[in-house]
This record gives sequence, C-alpha cells and structure tokens, in this order.
Amino acid sequence: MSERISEAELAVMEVLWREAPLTALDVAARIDPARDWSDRTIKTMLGRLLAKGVLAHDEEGRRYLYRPLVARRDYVAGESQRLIDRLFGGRAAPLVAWLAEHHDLSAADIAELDALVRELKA
Amino acid sequence: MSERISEAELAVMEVLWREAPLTALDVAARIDPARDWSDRTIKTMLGRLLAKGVLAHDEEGRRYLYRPLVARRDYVAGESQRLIDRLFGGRAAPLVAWLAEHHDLSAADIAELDALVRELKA
DNA sequence: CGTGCATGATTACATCTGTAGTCGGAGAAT
DNA sequence: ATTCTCCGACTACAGATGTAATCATGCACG
Repeated sequence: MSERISEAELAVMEVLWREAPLTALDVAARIDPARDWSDRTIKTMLGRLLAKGVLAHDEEGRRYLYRPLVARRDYVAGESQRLIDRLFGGRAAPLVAWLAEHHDLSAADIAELDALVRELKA
Repeated sequence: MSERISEAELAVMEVLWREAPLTALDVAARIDPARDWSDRTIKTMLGRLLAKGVLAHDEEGRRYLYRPLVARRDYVAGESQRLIDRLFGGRAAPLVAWLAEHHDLSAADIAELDALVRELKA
C-alpha cells in the first residue's frame, strides 16, 4: 500500500493536505493556475491516488469528497529518507553538512540551527 | 542539456563517478551485483545517459570509453534543491530543522554540526 | 415525463523507465 | 578467404506518468 506519489500527483495531495475533504472540482479550483490543468486531468490524478491508497473518498450525494490517507509529514519523511539513502549514504548528517555549505543560510537560519544544536547537545 | 537522471541510470553514473573512463563492460562489472542486470541493460543505460548529455564517450579501438560530463556534486546539488523546493518551500533551513528532529543524529554528528554552526557564525 | 447537464468511470495516447533482444559490421581464429 | 565472435546501434515491450477525451447515468429543469 501507499505507492510512490508522482510529481504531478503531489500537487493534488498538497491541496488536500491543506484543506480536506474536498470534491474533485474544489480540488481543481485550488490547484495552482500556473499548472493550467483541465478538470479531467485532476480527476485522473484523484483516481490514481485512490488506486495507490493514499486518498479515500466518501460519497456526498452524487459526488465524492476526497481526503488524504497519508499524512504530509509521513510523505516528507519518506522522500527525505530516499534522498539521504540515494545520495548521502543513508546518513542525515552529511546532508546537513552539505546544506550548510552550499546554501547561503540567513543569519536567522544560522541562529535557529545554533539553537537546535544547543538543544541537541543538552 | 542535462535532463533528469532516473533511479536506474543513477547506478551507472555512480560507477563512473567513482572511476572513469570505463568501457561498457567495465561499467557492468562494477554495478552492484544485487541489481542483477544484463549487460544489454547497462548498454541501454549508457546510451540514454549519452543522449541526455550527462555522459561522453571516446573511441578506444573498436569500443568506447565512457566518462561523466556532470559532476556528482552538481547532481547532488540539483536533487537536494528539488527536494527543498518541492517539500520545504524552497528554504534549506526547514529541511535541516526537520532532519535534526526526525533523525537520531549521533553524538559525532551533533559535534560536527556544532562545529559547522560555529564556523558559520564566524 | 423526456432531455440535457454534472460527475464519476473508462479509455486514449505519447513519453519515460526498466529491462532486455536482434542486427550488422569489424576483428580474430582457422 | 570464410567463419565466428564481440560490440555498438537499433528495436521491443510493459508499466508509470502527464495530459486529456469519451461514455454512461442519475438528477434537475422545462
């Protein structure tokens, strides 16, 4: 259960993670207009996400209300872990080090990190 | 130029990032045996990676020597950025915070992070 | 009560991916 | 020289993905 969510499907999930349950058309209305998707496309995505077991739908009159079955944080955890496994030898620390080196973290970011480290050491 | 590298293709790139140039069969010999790929499959991967512009090949007698055209660090940078964009609003700091929270970092990891933060603050 | 519209279900189709197999030609072996 | 063999080039094919269109049917409206 809970197969991989594709890039396009993710856009649909994001909508439902933000607000659920929603009808298909309500989802469509909330998809980034820049995607320029037809309603049909979104119905397809909803169908595939149902098939993948990451959404559920409940009848409401003659339409359905869709809601997520997997939490966003679980998805984020999975994807982050995949990146770590594929590119950083399965360890989070090298990714953190890499991020620190390659991303211009703002002073606020660094302060936050500092606080985090301080907490971790405690 | 330089389209996306698929999961399977990545296994081939990893070999060439570790050691290059190599012939097709030398690459095959270095692929994780657990993949259990036929030589043909690896030839296909090499061909697709050439087409994607991430590999180059130079003739050596009647065979080719393959070598990467994109550096591993650039690939890692791209993939990390993609994750950050898709799931963390484009900012690295939330990912770092998330990692710190959800991954049991070892004492050594924390020390490393601590040193990093200290350096960043300097 | 018949008919068109809104919705979900089914089908379409090109491209990418995973995983090979086949064809044709340059060297190697006899 | 003829044949065998090894290699790259081209082809194959099923499943996933992006992006819809068409079909079927229950309901609302005239």
